[in-house]
Parts: sequence; structure tokens; C-alpha cells
Amino acid sequence: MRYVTSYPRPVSSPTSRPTGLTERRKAATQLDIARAAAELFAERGPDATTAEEIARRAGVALRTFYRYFRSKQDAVGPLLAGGGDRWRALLAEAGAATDGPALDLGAVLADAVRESLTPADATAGEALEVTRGMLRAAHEDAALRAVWYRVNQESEERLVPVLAGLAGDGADPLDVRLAAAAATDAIRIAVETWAASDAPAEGPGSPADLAEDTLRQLTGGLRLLGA
Amino acid sequence: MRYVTSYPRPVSSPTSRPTGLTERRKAATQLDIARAAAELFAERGPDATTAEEIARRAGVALRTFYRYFRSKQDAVGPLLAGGGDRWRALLAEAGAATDGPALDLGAVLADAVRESLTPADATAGEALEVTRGMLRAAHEDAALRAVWYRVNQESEERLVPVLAGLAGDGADPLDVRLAAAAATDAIRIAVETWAASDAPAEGPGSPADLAEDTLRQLTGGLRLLGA
DNA sequence: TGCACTGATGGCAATCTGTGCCATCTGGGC
DNA sequence: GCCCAGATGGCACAGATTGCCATCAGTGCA
Repeated sequence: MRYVTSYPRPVSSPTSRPTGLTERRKAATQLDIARAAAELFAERGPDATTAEEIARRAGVALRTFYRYFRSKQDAVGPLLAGGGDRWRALLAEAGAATDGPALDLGAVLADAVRESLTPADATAGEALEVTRGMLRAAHEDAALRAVWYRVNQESEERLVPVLAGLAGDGADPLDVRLAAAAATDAIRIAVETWAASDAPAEGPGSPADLAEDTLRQLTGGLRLLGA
Repeated sequence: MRYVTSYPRPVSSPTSRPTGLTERRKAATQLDIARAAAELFAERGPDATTAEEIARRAGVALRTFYRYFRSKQDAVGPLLAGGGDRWRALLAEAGAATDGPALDLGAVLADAVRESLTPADATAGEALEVTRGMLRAAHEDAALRAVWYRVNQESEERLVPVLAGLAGDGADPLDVRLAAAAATDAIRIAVETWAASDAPAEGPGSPADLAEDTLRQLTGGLRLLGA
């Protein structure tokens, strides 16, 4: 464990479409591992699951597992981070569409949040339910909570450059940072609140519904949004 | 690692004063280990430090080390969490002093933040510098970052009941939650920003100075504070 | 003060984690 | 069809964690 020479790729941040067969296989393998880990974690909890078992269920060697993920807990990262990735992609799109400093950043944020938290299809709905399951399991398991913390922090960090792009060059880096933190927290708290309830993924009490309120409250005083 | 039967005590949350000799010794031991870990982490980084070495420098057996901390990185937790603990204590005091629903929650928060981030003595100043060192080391070490995430999240969770007490019974739990998140983020970002700079612990660019701004921006839109 | 009890610590063994290294296999380009 | 770069598997090993048991030191009580 002494010196780290090379790390596995980040658990998310889809910057390019998989093109060749090899690329697609690798993406599939990562997802296989992530699903295997999520299943086992949900069944017995992360502590009672070994990396070896995850690898076996995913159909890869232990060594390969560690080429994809730096740790056992990391393996569920892609599932938990998926929503955030989609959200950031939406934001970046919105920025590209309305290219110009004249866009209403607050409105763009709110739209992207609503859209990314409203399940577009069955797959998206399942993803939310998986998240709910992991968060409930996390209530009992510190290691799993740690993964959730990490995913959210990384989501916040990756949001910074996106927001900086939307806000333009004149923006104070600290203000951008605050906006990223506020928006990330708004989503996090909305999702956590929903996960703790029995509300469905759509309608009153849904993540999208709750986030509308949390986002407004947390971003209401931000200089970056013109407060 | 299979089944976890009992965990070490939380790394912080001083709810009672150490009374007997045993209690005081345990507190001292925990601090000895934390300091030893911080020294070694700062010297060579967490990856190049073994738990064995931390234990040896702290003068305890490896087995004892793991009775105090769940992992190697966790060992620095008490040092990182100290500031938050002090801050929450200040808040609770303020609430007890001004007992009544008539207090200006925003002002109380701001006062407590300023006071807890302004080093009262040499020890407090050193604590901030240690934090800076750890945050810089965390830049290179994912596990150390995870500790920082955890410390902040736990600080936020512990803040919730304190704020609920200050806000009174009528407060919406979600609003309280948002206030806790906003305040915690304000402090976190202020400290992180300071740690990344070369600013001294007092004056312009100090944590207290930065936090004044971050707190105002993040709490400016909160319903709990009357926005 | 002296005894019994409870909890803290050390030491040891065993399991699991995470990484370096090398052999083999496979898609992709020429 | 041949060659190369990258992906995977297998193996060994240092280090991380934890269960278990023996010992020792405060604490409470007679």
C-alpha cells in the first residue's frame, strides 16, 4: 500500500461515449461490479461482504476488481453518482444552448435539478429506489455512509467548473464554490429526506418536489445568483 | 472484519467532563494517538504511515490503537472535529443564556462562528494549523479526505438538535436541517479556502473572516432565519 | 484498608484488503 | 494474418482489522 503509482479511473464522469468493443466491455464490467456490490451490500451489509465475493458475483478476478475500484466501498459509487452525473450533464447542456452571460443561472439550476430528479423512465425510477435502499442501509453502516459522503463531495467538486463556465469569467471563485455546495446540499437533503419517507419517486414528497424548496432556500442568498 | 460487534466510541462529542482518573487517561490516550497520527501523516503522508508506527509513537499497543479508532485515518478525527465541537458548545450556551424564542438565530449563529474560528490562544491557533496540514495532505489521500467528509457530516448531524432547540418547537424539521447544512458548509468552505491559501489564522483571509461571508450567503435564503 | 469487580491494555492468531509483478489473451490497426 | 497495446488472471506479500484470552489497574464497597 506504500506508494500509489496509478489509480483506477474515476467512478463516474462520463466525458466521452464508449466507441469500440473494448470500451463498451469495460463500461459493462464496471456496471456489473457495481450491481454485484450493491446487491451484496443490501443483502448483508458492506462489512459482511468481501471484495472477493463481489468480484466472484460480477464474474471477474479479484485483481480485476481492484483495477476498476480502489476499494470495496467504492464499487457502489457509480450507482450513487449516476444521478449527479446526469444533473451536471444537463447543466452543461443548458449552458451550451444559452451560450452567453445573459442566462438566469438560478432558473437554469432549478430546471436541471427538477429534470434530473424526475425519473424519465423505469430505469431512472429504479436508480432512485436503489439509492433509497443504499441510504437506508447506510443508516446502519458507517462504511456505506462514507461512500455517500464521498459521492456527494465529489459531485460538488465536479460541479464547480461547470458552474464557473455558466457564470462566466468574472465570477468570484469563492462564490462559485458556495453555489456548488448549496446546490449539492439541496439535492442531497431532498434525496435523503425522500429516502427516509415512503413517498413515491414522483408527486408530493418526491425528490424533485422537495428539491424545489431546498434549492430555493439554500441558494436564495447567493451572490452568484444575484442575491 | 466480518461482523462488527462493538465500535470504538465516537471521535468527539464531549457530552460530559472526564471525572475519574480512568476517564482522564483515556481522553489523554486518544489525544496522544491523534497527535501521533497527525505528525506522521504530515511527515510522510497517510499511505506511507502504518498503524503500527502510530501506535508505537503514541506509546500504546497496536491492538489498543484499534480500540480507540476504527481505522488508521480515523485517528486524526478528534483533531479535525475539535473546532466543530467547540462551535456547537458555544451555540448551545448562547441558547441557554437567551432562553426564549425571541433570539435572533442568524446573529447567534454568526457570533458563534466568529468566536469559534478566531483562535483564542496559542493552542487554538495550532489546532487550526494542524487542520490546514491535514487538509493539504488530504489533497493526495482519498482516505484522509473521507475522514474530513465524515467529520463534517457528523458535525452537521449533531448540529440539528442544537438548532432545533434554539429555533423552538414550531420549527419545520426540514428547515432546521437546511440551516444545519448551510452553517456547516459555510464553515467547511471557509476553512478549506483558508487552508489552501497562505493566509494567517487571523485577519483578512482568516477562517473567521471568510466565514462571515460564506455564512451570510448560505443562510441568506433560509426560512428558519426569517428569509 | 483490603477485596472483588469492571474495564483497559497487550499479545497473538487469523482473515481480509490492496498492490506489484509477470504470463496470457484479445480487440484493433496495418 | 501479424504485431502491439491494453485488459485480465494468478500469485505473493505487506499491512489493516478484529476475535480471543491473559493480565493489570482503578473504583466501589464492606
